[in-house]
Amino acid sequence: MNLDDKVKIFKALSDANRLRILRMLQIRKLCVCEITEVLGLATSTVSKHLSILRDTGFIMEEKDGKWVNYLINPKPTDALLASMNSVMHVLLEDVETVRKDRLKVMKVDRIAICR
Amino acid sequence: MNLDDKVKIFKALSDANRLRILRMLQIRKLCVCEITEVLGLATSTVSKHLSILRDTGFIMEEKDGKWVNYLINPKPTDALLASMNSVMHVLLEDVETVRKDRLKVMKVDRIAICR
DNA sequence: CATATATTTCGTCAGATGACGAAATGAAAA
DNA sequence: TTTTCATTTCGTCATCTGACGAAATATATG
Repeated sequence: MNLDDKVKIFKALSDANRLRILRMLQIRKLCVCEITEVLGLATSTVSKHLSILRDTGFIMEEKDGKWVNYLINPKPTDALLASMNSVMHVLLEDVETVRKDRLKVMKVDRIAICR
Repeated sequence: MNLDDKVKIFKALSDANRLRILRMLQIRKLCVCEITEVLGLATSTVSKHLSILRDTGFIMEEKDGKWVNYLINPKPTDALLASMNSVMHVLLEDVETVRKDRLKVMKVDRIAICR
């Protein structure tokens, strides 16, 4: 594999909002509007972040009616991705913002939010 | 620790030249001119890369006469840094550019280069 | 089919990044 | 102390990034 492909993987993790998304998805699969609600960003911005995480192989998408669910990729092909998911788990545990996000994820309801 | 501090660590690794530097330093300590020679960049550019890696705690510097040697930080305080060094080891093994760099590092002689 | 809703794509903009050469700094040698 | 040489800092520039809103797309519902 190319060096630039490795760099791409680190670049995908070089953004606070993308790290927050990954930690949220480690709780459960979420649709775009739920993630948007928690992060407080424009939908288009969140969609872009998700495509970056998908293209690097961190997450996958699943169609669910009019929603698109995103979830952690259970079988990453690259060794870096595999180790990153567990690194993430340990590393972001004590981050205030991430803890709050996870509490919000518990309470978020897509039916109530997305209208 | 702050989320932005974690992001900083990933940002430090989000550059091909900085990854190459880290893998080179895993062989032995090197001065700026040796690194410059291998990467083929301007000295000022390499110096900037080294300061980013130093500020995030990946590497340290040691004065040695008119040279400044850089080396992998043997005692990283952050858990992310510690795990990254071993991740790096495994992950960049099969990258062509990195393999070539390491061969050059073996042959590089600061006395011959730096004048 | 027409409408409503969820998401993606596109165009734009401000700010960050990585490159360079020139000037400044600091330590060794003459 | 003057000169030399390794390195850092500074200023500039082209390109990348992440944000937004508007328009396009896709899918359920009336």
